[in-house]
Amino acid sequence: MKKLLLYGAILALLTILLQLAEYRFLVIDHTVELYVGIVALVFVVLGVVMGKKLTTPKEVVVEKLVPVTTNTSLPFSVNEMVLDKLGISKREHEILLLIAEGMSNQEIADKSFVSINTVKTHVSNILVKLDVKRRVQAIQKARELGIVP
Amino acid sequence: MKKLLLYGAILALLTILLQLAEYRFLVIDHTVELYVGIVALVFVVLGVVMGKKLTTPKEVVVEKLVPVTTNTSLPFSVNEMVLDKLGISKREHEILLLIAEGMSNQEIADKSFVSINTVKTHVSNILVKLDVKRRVQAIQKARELGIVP
DNA sequence: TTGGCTTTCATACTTTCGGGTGATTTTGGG
DNA sequence: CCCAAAATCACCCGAAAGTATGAAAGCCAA
Repeated sequence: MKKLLLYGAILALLTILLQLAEYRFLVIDHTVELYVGIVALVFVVLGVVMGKKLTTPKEVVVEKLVPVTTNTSLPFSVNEMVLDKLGISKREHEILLLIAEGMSNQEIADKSFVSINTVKTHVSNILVKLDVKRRVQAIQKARELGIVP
Repeated sequence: MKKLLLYGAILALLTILLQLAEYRFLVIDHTVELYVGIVALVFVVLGVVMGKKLTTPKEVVVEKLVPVTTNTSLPFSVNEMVLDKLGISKREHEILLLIAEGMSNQEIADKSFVSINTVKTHVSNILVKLDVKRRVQAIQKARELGIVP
């Protein structure tokens, strides 16, 4: 709010300058129109500056959406029946869970301490056993079957 | 930029009014100081208004976390709020739904009667807007945000 | 021990995805 | 009417994903 005072002071100062300048302008026989025009110009500029400084928020808040997992609906227990009916091994199931986490093959490889080739093999087998073509579909089906959260 | 012209017009108009008013004020024997003061006041106000309207606030982005309550399962109605907060268009949302169905870009293209390139463009934009790297993650996040079933 | 299963890894190849750029057209709102 | 946003499409390139095939090592039960 100091700025408000500052601008008030500037206004006052300008007003004084106006009065001083006034006689000058008048005595050297300038037209009043010109004088008024100059005053108008100066003050419109001042107004712009004041308006900008005093009314422009320094921070524009950009809200960022962050999902809060409220409903972790039910603890989730794996349907073992489905797993061995489909012939999905433990390791494959582990990797299936990681796939469902949205991980890439490389990331899964790193996390599981195996090569990416191994992951690919597992993924391929999973796709076959779930009878789907892509990993996205694998997630869908696995969720329906209750073998991933 | 029409507004610029508008304000120019207003300025011109005020100038004309000034000239008309000038004689009035003078003849009825008001002091020049008062007259000038009024002019200054009017123009400073005008300046403030112009400044406000014409200047775009510089964006200092401060992210604010907004929790999105997700109610998994049950009726599912799209959270429109989230959609336009993220700037996701109708078309993009349609394609997002198809992605969530486990479809490939080619399949989406066929179903939507557009080229695969178009689909790719949309998908890329979706990934950016959802702030994720892969389509699988896009599905995850979209589900959490309540914009896909 | 042998045969079956899982897990691991590799190499090579094809397809799909995703990034980047740029261009054109459509459309909706002021 | 005009403009900005949205939608459309193309091309290139590299990365990721998926297919196919083969093979080695470990485990476990018959």
